[in-house]
Amino acid sequence: MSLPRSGPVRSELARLAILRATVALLTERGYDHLSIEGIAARAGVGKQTIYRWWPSKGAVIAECLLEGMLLTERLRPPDTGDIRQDLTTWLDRVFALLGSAEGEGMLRSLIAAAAEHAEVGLRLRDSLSGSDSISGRLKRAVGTVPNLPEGAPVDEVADALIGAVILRALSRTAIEPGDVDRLLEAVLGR
Amino acid sequence: MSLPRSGPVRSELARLAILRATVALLTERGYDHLSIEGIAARAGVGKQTIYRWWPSKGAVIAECLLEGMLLTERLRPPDTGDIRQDLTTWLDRVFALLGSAEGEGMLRSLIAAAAEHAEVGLRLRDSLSGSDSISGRLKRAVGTVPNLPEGAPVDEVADALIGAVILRALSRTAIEPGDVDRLLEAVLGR
Amino acid sequence: MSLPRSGPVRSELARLAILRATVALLTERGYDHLSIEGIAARAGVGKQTIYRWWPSKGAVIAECLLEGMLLTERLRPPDTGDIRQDLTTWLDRVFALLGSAEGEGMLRSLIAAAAEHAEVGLRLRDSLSGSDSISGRLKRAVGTVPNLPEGAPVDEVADALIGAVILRALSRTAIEPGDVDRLLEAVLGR
Amino acid sequence: MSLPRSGPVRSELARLAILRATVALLTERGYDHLSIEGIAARAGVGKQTIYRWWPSKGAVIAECLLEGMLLTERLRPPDTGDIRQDLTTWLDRVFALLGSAEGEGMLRSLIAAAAEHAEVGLRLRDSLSGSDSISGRLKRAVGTVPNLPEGAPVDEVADALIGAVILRALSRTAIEPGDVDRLLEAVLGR
DNA sequence: TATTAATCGAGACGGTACGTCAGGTCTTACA
DNA sequence: TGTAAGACCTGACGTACCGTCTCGATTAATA
Repeated sequence: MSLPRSGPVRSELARLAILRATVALLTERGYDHLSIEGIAARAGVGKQTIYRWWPSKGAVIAECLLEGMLLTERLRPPDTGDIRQDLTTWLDRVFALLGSAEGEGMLRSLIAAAAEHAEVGLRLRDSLSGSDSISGRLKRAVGTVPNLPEGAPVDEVADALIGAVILRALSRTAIEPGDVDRLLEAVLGR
Repeated sequence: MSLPRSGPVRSELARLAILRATVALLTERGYDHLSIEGIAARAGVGKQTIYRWWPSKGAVIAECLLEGMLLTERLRPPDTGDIRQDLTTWLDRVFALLGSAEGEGMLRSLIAAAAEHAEVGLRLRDSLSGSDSISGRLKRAVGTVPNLPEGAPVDEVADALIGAVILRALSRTAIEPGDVDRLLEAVLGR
Repeated sequence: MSLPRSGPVRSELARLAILRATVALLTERGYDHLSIEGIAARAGVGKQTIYRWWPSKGAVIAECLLEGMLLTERLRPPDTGDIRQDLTTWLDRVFALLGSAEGEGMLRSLIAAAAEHAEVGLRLRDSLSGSDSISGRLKRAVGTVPNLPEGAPVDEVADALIGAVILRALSRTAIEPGDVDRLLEAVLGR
Repeated sequence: MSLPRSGPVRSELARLAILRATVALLTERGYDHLSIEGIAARAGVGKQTIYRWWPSKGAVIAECLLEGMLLTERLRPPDTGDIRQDLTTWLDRVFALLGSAEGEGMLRSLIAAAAEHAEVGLRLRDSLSGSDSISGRLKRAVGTVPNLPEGAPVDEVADALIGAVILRALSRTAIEPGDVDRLLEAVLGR
């Protein structure tokens, strides 16, 4: 019972070119300088090809996020069994990223995009705090640290950790030695 | 022994009109529909009068924040002595605000503004998590809940709490009964 | 073997609307009150559509001139065979035009435009003094009046006549009876 | 012997500074880039001091003209007794001026100013064609050339000559050898 | 195999807003 | 009171993008 269709089919090349151009421009110039026209030009694509498939630039970014083109594999926490050690490693990586010009811009761009487009917000939280990432890691650590006793609200703890990082990014406060430890102490207990 | 002042002087009327128009438009239409031109028109002011004193619309918002025109007194947590009760009250209020159309828009607008303008980020964190607000309240509660023993990193706990709320706002997840309790459990312990 | 043409095409409607709006505004308000923004608004057109095709408002005016929308057919001198009679008729018409509010404004507007934009200057001289107009008429009169003997520099005589009219327009001197006769005597001889 | 420095009397220093600044800017940047603000800044004067004494920038220019600060002595025709020779010399000088970047700009600036401000128009015609200049010179040549018989309308002949030069300036046509001769032939006869 | 219809690159269109320049008015502090 | 300075509202500048709408060419399924 499908409608009769003819004609060519969505071009995967165009789709990828668009996503890649979006990532590149987001990295280079930030969310507020990101324009559909810019993406189209960089991707060598007509504007209509973007508007045909995405309702807004937020949706394009959300798809980049979904394809893992924005937050890389590196942002998944390791799992050595020692949660404090793992999160230390992970936070060091995250803060190092935030310390770099492009990483900082990228995260803030994503936050700006999330503030404007519901879908980006959802995906962003999923990518960072969701069960594939911090939340999942914390779940496996239940019972090994004071603040994660049996039955602890793991998702909320994950949100709190990620949220603290985001707040930090928004306030542009320089990261100093001991910050990671204190943050982990706040979240996991001593 | 007075400072030598010469030439005409900045118009306080214009300044206030601009800040008020900014607050009004931010509330009504959100950050991404906020335009300098719109502020000027609403305030009955020339655009140049805005550009003369503020470098960007972010700076205008930061000044609104600084003047307490955006986050009201109501967002300061009560202090009855019982931290869990107080934060429950406060979170209920915050989530109620987030549940309303204008409150949600306002917070997300502020986040968007913070993502684009360093100063807004700083002020926002100060207003929400700073020692006048959550952080200060937590400080007085040290020793009364499991996760706030003597010497606990209070500022980081405050960041975690506020951060969780922000993450929640970004993801537009509906607030459900029990969420407040679980979040407090995550932050303060059982 | 045809030229490959692709993409959308210039809108003739928009072009005409712009030229007509320009003529109307130039007539109503004069050159110095003529603005691109005003033309766009009156024509119901985006500003960019003007800037896309013309480099300056002078160029728009030049195109109006070229299309004969500013200096009408009426400004071509008649040809009855009697040059003095024909130019008298023509100068009467021109001075009558200059005497009217809108005619005077129009010519001075054109002069102002010519002073600022080379192309308008060229077209203006062509329209008034060129071989389709005064110069052509004079050419046919060679040998019939004292100052136009065989081999006389007809183009220069035309320039002198038109130039005198322009100087007159610039100085806003009221036209008085006998002025036309004296001017023709100066140019054609007694 | 003391200069009036300030107080309730018009400052001649300020007046001159304004006129000089006007001449300088008109020469450097042309009429359409001439601004009251620019004049005030260059003259080291408050804007109000200009507005207090002149109704428009045209009036300032007219006063410059009146003071002989714009059209120099050099533009008065010589008088050797031979009108054709004298006007050849004079036209050579004028066309040389028009050939130079600044001279051409200056004349066109004056024309633009004349088109917008009646007073400039009057003064301009006076300066160029008036009895102190071309018209006077022609008057003394009556009877020495074919087109200037006894009783010839000298003022109109002067207007025609000056007008031809102005038309030439407006059309930006390059001056070529023989042009001067042809123009003089047109005006004075062979 | 020819027809048909959706896709593509391109880019013109009516708009909104940008950040800047200047206009002309008004106010302040000084001489 | 005249002046230098400069803030104020207004309005126009020329530019960047928005999202919509053709255009002509290309391409795959349908007839």
